[in-house]
Amino acid sequence: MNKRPTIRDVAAMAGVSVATVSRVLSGDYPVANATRTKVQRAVRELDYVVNAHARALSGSTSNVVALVMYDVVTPFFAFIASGVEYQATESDRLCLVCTTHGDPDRELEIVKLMREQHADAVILVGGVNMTDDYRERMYRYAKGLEDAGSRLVLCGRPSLGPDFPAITVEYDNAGGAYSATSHLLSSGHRRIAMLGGPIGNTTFDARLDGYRRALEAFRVAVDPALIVHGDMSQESGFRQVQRLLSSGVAFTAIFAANDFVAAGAMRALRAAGKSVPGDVSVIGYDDTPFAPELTPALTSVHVPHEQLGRTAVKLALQRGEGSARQHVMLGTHIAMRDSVRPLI
Amino acid sequence: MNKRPTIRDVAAMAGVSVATVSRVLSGDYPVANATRTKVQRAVRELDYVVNAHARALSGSTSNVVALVMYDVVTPFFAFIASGVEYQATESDRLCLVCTTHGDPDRELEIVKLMREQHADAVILVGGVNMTDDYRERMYRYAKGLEDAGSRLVLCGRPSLGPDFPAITVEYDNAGGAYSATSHLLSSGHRRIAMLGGPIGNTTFDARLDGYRRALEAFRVAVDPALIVHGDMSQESGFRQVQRLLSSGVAFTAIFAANDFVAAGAMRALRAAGKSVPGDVSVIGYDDTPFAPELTPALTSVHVPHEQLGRTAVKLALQRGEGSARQHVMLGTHIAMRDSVRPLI
DNA sequence: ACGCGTAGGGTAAACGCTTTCTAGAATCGT
DNA sequence: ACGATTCTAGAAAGCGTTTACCCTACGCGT
Repeated sequence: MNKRPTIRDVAAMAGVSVATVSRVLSGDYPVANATRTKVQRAVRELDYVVNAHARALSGSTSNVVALVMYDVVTPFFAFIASGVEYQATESDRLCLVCTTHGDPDRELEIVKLMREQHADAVILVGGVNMTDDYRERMYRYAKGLEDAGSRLVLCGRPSLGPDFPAITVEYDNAGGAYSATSHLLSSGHRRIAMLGGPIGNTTFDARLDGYRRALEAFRVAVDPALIVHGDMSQESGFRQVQRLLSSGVAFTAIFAANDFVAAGAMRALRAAGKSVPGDVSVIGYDDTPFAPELTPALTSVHVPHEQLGRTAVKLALQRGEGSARQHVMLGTHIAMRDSVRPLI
Repeated sequence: MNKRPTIRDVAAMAGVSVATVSRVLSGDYPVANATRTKVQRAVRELDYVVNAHARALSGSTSNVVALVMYDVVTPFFAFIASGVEYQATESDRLCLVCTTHGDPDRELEIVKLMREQHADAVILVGGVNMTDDYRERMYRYAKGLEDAGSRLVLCGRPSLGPDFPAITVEYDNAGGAYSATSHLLSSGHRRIAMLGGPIGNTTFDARLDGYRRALEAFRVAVDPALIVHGDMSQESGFRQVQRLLSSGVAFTAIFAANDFVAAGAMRALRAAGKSVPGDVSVIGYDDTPFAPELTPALTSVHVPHEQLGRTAVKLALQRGEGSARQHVMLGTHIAMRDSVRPLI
């Protein structure tokens, strides 16, 4: 196992100074052709690669963007990660991925690690519990990261105000829920159950809010008995529908917090002998890849996950006046499939 | 925006030398309690965090593991990534994620970047086309990474031999296919269609191989008309089954290259008026989270994805004699659900 | 012929940390 | 009470780059 060659070795072999090697490598300084060739030959000969840490130490940019999310396997996050990774690569950046599994302490630790790493951008993804504690924490993050020269990006969660030193990239979460509910309403449904997510989470609160607003727009009373809460799993959807069914509340449609919950709900309906969409229409959220494979194919609200990720990186990397606190909102739309049927 | 403080600032504020600050921070050297307290106060006061690049440059370990895979959203990869991330965190490492989308040039570039980064481990995930070119490339990777002090890990792909300087973490791919096919055979099926993946890919070749071996073990002739190839998408499964159906070959069961293909296959069967498992039994591979949500719930071969990822990191990080070229093989098993029915 | 702008390239000072070497102070054994 | 240890902490030498600064040589206008 040879020791890895340094720039001095290259310089020695090429018979030039280290400065010249550095200049050939970065290509931003005039170098005679003959010299360039000699250096390049030496680089190839020694199989030399620069030491990224030395470069970062000297140059002060690390070419790394960090992605901080709940987990890595939920399609919602995976697709945002995909967009981030894509754009990062396009911008010649490496992509650090960290997961919190909802633990604020872990998040704090990660942000600290990212300050240590001099990450160009730190992208925090997904809904949160919008408490005072959260705001404070974010403020500390923003300050710490700003001093480290990093950009803080809030992705798929609400902005903290135009003065807050962070970029926000949202999608029209409530709007999507509004459309979904409206779709059911204009199909004649009036008794629409809402299978909500955890209470307090900005993502699911917004979806619930869109649901409410749509009902109000159609002058349909919001029946609290039709609104239930759980987590975001299939199991939760399954159990929520079971409970709904056994409680005896009447409903002809379901709006689920996401596609997993919707899948569980459809399973519960099937188990109870109800047909979808014959007896009950179902609509999900996130337009997960498996939505078209369910039976019936699930109508769902499409979220531009990848574009969220790409936009986050793009905005974070563009320097210039005011670029540190922008706010963009991407649109959502319904992917119509077979799980909704007009009522008569 | 304050400039970020350095260790000298901390030392100055605490009235000690930088060496002392460094020692307090790493905690591996005796420091008087009073001194430690002073330093810690200064650290908190200044909100100081170390510069990871300076540390890596000096200490020569970067605390980063790199994950190189086809993409980030396919459940197969996402779950392996999850395992890697989990174990990396547990081992106090950061996790760099890169995708190749099958482009060898990109892969080469990534490996170079990882050499630059001094990554502790570089984990290459997923099946490949086992050509001479591939072997050569891997050999170059291994050498370059070894010189950089990195470990090369092949995860979910075959070993390159006991002398090859890389760690291999596989799962029993052919074995899983063997079990799946045997399961169908012992349920009485004899005409079993194989919906294969791309030809030449180690992952799908192995699954095909397991299929063949099981048939042979049951003394059932392998009918080439029953073996078709496509990519790994739902669409591919859909089209392959359509073609099979219109070609008129008889079959009572399908073994699909993975769950996506299986889902597409079931959709095609349904579209053709065939019932699953009434007319045709179907079995998938990978035991994706949506498998239980399909109708009928899909029987599938379970792969310990997360454990693959965790093991990869664990082995790569353990130092010591011979630790650079180990080979482990994890088991697979069938997750039985409702898409297989005994043939009378 | 002379001063000057510029291409080409070398020297050395950062960048922020870890770690070896060294040395004074405190403690201990006898 | 005195040399021998043991603590504790500072000085300084790297780690591998980039880059500011400096110098030489050459072409050119006048």
